[in-house]
Amino acid sequence: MATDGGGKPAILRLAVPVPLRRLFDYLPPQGSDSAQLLPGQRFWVPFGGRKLVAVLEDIVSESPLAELKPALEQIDVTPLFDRQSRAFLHWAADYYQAPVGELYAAALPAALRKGKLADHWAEQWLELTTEGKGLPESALARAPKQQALLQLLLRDGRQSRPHLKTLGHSATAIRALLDRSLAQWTAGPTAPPPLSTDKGAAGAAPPRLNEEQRQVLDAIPADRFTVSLLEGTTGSGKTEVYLRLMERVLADGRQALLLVPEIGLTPQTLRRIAARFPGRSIAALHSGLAEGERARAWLSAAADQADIVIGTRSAIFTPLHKLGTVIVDEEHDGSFKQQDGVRYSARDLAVVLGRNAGVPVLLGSATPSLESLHNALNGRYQHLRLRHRAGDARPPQIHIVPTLGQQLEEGFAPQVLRHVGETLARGEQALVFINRRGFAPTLACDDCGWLADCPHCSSKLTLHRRQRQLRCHHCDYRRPLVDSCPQCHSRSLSALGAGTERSEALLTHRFASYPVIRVDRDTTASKQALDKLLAPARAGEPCLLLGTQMLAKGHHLPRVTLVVIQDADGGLFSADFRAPERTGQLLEQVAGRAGRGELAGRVLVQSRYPEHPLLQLLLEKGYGAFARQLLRDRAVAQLPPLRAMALVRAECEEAKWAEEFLGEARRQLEALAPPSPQLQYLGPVPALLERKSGRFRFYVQITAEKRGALQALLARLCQWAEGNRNRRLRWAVDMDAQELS
DNA sequence: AGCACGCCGACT
DNA sequence: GTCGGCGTGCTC
Repeated sequence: MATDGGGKPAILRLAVPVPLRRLFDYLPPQGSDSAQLLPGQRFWVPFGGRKLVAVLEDIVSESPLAELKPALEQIDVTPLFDRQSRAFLHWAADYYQAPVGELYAAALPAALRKGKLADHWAEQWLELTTEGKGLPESALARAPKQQALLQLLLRDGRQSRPHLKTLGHSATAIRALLDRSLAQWTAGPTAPPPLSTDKGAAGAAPPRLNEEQRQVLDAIPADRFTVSLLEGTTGSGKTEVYLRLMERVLADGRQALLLVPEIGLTPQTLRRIAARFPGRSIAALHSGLAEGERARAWLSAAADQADIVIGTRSAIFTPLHKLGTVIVDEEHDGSFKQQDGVRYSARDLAVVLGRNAGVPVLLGSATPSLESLHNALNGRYQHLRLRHRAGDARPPQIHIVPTLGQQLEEGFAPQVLRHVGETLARGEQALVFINRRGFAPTLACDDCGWLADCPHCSSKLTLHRRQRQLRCHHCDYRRPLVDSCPQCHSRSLSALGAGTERSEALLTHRFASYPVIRVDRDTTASKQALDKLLAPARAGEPCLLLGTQMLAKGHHLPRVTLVVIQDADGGLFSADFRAPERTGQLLEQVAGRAGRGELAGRVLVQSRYPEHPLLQLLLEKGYGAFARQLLRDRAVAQLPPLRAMALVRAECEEAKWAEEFLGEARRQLEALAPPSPQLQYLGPVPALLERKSGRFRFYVQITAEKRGALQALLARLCQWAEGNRNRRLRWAVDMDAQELS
């Protein structure tokens, strides 16, 4: 029997992935050795009739419970989480009012969450055998994939499996070298391989820094916690700053963590970064990886085998023992906030992680979030700026095209189409941005006024003409396209509004001699697909790019000289107070696609309200002035980031129950902390999308002057709500909510 | 959350 | 007579 050394049996205190805000005590598994029990290891435990993977939090000598079950099995020998990362997860659990068990679940890649891959995976490095080392770089010429792999191993030495994956080497190529006995897996030490600086391993020559970039880098301390907001216009060289900071951290023997938005992690980006750090191991963590690969990448990072970890939101939880910096690219991007389960913000947690580790945090964006901008303006963050576009690129000229009262062709003003034609005729590229996929936002009957509503959501069905379907973009509902009105059987149905598919139809017809490339979720299932789709555009031939916000981010397309924003008005009149901020960011990001090379760029913005003050401000004075105005508006309205905000959300098939629950929640809140100038309540009010997938959604909004007071209040509310007895009702606390939808 | 246990309607 | 609906109780 395992003991704590003093004769009493050791008791395991485990975090179980259930929505219960407490830990659970177990006896050690039968026949386990107490000296081998370490916090951070995973265990299989019996839990109310099922079997779950739990993480060991603590080993104690007493439990308040008389009868304990033994854990079923110890999964790991080496703990997956060290003390620091456990403390970090606990902090996040407290802050977001979530059970620790759910944070461990959020932190672990799916395979590890399901109890797979114990730490007995011996093969950690791929290295050449003596036979392989004897080959010249020109060997294997008839098998280019194998040759590329051989050359890498000859030049840079042994490689970790995740790094090979990062570079795009296939399992087939690896297998081929193994089969020819040219390479082998070895279980070498976990430290990074020695750098072979002598054999042409020097990376791509780094571009020279300009004065601004140098100043920015000098302002970031090497080894001390600071948060810097890097506000750099599109094309001003933010990425180069990231790379230099990473270089510095690596030279110091530490690891760099780079967080990117969900759609920002393309194979192209990875290869570019890898090319700058030859011999270094880079682990990429993103949804495109197979489960096993993702788990391996995570484990390699946790085992100090990765020098650089690049990943989306959840990569913030990768336990790194030698963290040297955290960089968040496009920090304003909404995908850093988890929208279900544990509703954490990876960007905000990056700051906490940096503080815990005592290392610099760099938040970069051309269009900073109001949260970060506020912190920069009030001095909590260091405000760094890159104002100049690299090279000769000049900022684009922006023009508003009023559309009210104009004769539009499928949503485009005649002069806009003329400009597109002229651009193509000059041999340049044009980009048309439409923030709606599908053919048209909905279908209507001309005779009786019927609209294609989603039966499960308070929204309209989008018309997808090619698939001959009506689809809801909020739930999975799809139905075949009808040719007559289901209500009055009239055959006169109209597609209302503009979508990418519809514009594609017009533009391919109108500019038939040029390729029209449509980029949206319907045409672009994978990152590879996007890369492939954009290949002709990169090659520089005249073409028309058309798409949703997938096109707005990150792609370097130097031959795009005209950007058309089909409708700028969407976010200006929304009930969501963050909508103008998001619209401004999107417009600025899209506009930034124009004129990134030596060619001058032009942006045409269609709007029905050309005199709208926010639009005017954005287009005339730029995002900086626009954002500062929004901050003043938020101050007046007592909204974030000038106040802390949380939502208590509830959803239920019966609207009444959700509303009642929240009414009761509000009474509880007011009893705990009466409303005051420091603490205000709103609601229950219906969410912007009131009904989704058959459930009615409401929330109570709490705004507070002091974050701490809000925290304490929410903790007590959760205690109350956990005793909630209505099974069909789902509730959640959304700290720092980003969406009112 | 999910799985057991428990009490009331249409089936072999 | 049972199979199975989902209400509620509990999970170390």
